[in-house]
Amino acid sequence: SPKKPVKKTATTSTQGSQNTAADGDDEEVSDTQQLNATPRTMILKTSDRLSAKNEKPTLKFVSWNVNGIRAWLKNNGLAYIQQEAPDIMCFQEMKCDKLQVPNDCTPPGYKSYWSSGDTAGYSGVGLLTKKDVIKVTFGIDIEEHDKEGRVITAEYDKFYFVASYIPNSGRKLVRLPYRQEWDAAFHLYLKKLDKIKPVIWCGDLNVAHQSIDLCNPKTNTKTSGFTKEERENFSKILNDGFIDSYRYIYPDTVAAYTFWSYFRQAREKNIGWRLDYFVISDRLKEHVCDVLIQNEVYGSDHCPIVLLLAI
Amino acid sequence: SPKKPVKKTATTSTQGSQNTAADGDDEEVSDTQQLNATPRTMILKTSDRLSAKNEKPTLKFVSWNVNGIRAWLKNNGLAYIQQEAPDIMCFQEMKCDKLQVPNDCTPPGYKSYWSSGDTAGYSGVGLLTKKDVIKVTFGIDIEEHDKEGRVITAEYDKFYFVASYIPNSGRKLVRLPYRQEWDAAFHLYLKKLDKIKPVIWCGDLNVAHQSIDLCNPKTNTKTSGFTKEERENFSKILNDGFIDSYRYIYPDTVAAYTFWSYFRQAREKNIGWRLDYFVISDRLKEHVCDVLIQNEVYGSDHCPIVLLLAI
DNA sequence: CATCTGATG
DNA sequence: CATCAGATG
Repeated sequence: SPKKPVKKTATTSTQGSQNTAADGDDEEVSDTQQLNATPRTMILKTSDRLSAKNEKPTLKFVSWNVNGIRAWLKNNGLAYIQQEAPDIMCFQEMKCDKLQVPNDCTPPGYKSYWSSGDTAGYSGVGLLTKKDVIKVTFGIDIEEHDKEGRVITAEYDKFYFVASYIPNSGRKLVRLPYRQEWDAAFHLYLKKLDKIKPVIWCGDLNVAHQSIDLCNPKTNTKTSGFTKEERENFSKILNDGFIDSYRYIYPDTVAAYTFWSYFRQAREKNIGWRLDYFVISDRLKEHVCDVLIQNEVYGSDHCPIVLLLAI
Repeated sequence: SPKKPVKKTATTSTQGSQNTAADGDDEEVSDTQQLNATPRTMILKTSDRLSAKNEKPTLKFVSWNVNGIRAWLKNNGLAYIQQEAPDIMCFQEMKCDKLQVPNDCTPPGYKSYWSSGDTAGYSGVGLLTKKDVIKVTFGIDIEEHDKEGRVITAEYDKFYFVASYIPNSGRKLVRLPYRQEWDAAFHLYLKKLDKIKPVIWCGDLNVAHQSIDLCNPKTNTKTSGFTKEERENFSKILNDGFIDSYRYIYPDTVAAYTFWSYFRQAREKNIGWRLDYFVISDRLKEHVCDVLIQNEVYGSDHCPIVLLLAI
């Protein structure tokens, strides 16, 4: 009988690959692509806030779960980068082998680093950087946790930048046990870095920390992303030398979400979750100017988040 | 590791199912759907030809490989039926379990019969009939050949109508051996029916009979649909009491194709194949008024074909 | 309701 | 270059 399932030939290595910018042609986008897309011209949230020391931002970071970088590209994602021009940007859920990432995903002026795992079309993270980077590493140096293209660490002069896509616990929490192993290992990884230089950890952390961080906390206590276990593991990190920079700036802001299910027009109704974060070492606190949730930006089921730092 | 292939739970039975018309609401179609679609108003090939006995047609038959009946529905396929209003119509490649065929696929005034096989989303044929049918059967009464939803036979007062989707020999001709078994068995099946009543056999026969029946005969002699074996098996039937009704009317018409690959704008360039036929018992010859290839009708990679009969 | 892969045509 | 299924989120 036809249509037999075929196992994918395992291409190991989450070592990642590096590209430099090629060309930056402004491509036309078809009508179909525009439907789910961010328009070419956008009014983006900006900020005049200064740091605790009254300094203006010197570095702009962006983190965005793009839900398939090839789809994101068709959805006019590049226009966002052109307008926002972050110094350092990271992607989660590329859903694309690192060797198949389109060249257009490395705009002029950036260096790019991509990491993907064994399973084609699953997970995958990327990094764009204008700022000179000292060293880029992939994974957290634990083989069992480095098979899915989830972490890129970039060492800069004054900090480590850790871009991550934390494992989803899955439907019926099938992967919650693994997630807990991950959380413990990742916590240690952050601590290790933090001993050397302050850390900026960001990405889709796949956890809404408190009830304020999702629209329906009561009905989601058994849903991946808001279980007691995931929340507590996150709390442990935040009680161990790190802060949730958004809540540091906006401790009481409600309905601030970065993810909305594609189902039932959840985004229009703002039935969402805050799953994307910039978590930073305590000692970077005084450098934070602002953290933005750009929920006006489309092109994925997550929106981009921005960290503005005076450093 | 995630994403393990899962075997489909086998739903046996190609026995088919029967529906009667429900409602016929005229649904709106979105812009996206219109891109590949037939417009709501169409100018269709019509015909004033009379039969050899100078009679006007009394019955209109349509055969159409719809390449997914759910996609075809979105592509505005119903508008075609509303305008053309065939007495008897058949579909090939429904790519849909018979229990999941949308109700809209049975327009008012028609009875419908659907047959699908073990493999979800593969093959599948359907029949719509306004004319009263005596008996409908599924398959060719050979278990090994009746697992893929390929044949519906409808007995009418004066003839058998056999709607079929003949097995594709596949890339690299992997299924040519099976196809040859099929061809032999199917030949016998037609002969058996023909002894009782004249036969109208139609559908996607997955063979271009002669060089005139495809755009590039020279480069396709090893391609499924134009191998020596498939062509000879078809010839055997046509030398055994049946005629290719289109060639009977139009023996020399070139570039008359019913299928075009989606690749490389083949349809715009008319790089096509004639794979869809009305093959009829010799003794129906004098009843044929016309056979139409409606290559102006979109919504699939095949176009519909029409048989007009005075009977 | 999106993305992706992989099978199929 | 389409369809579909099935995995995943």
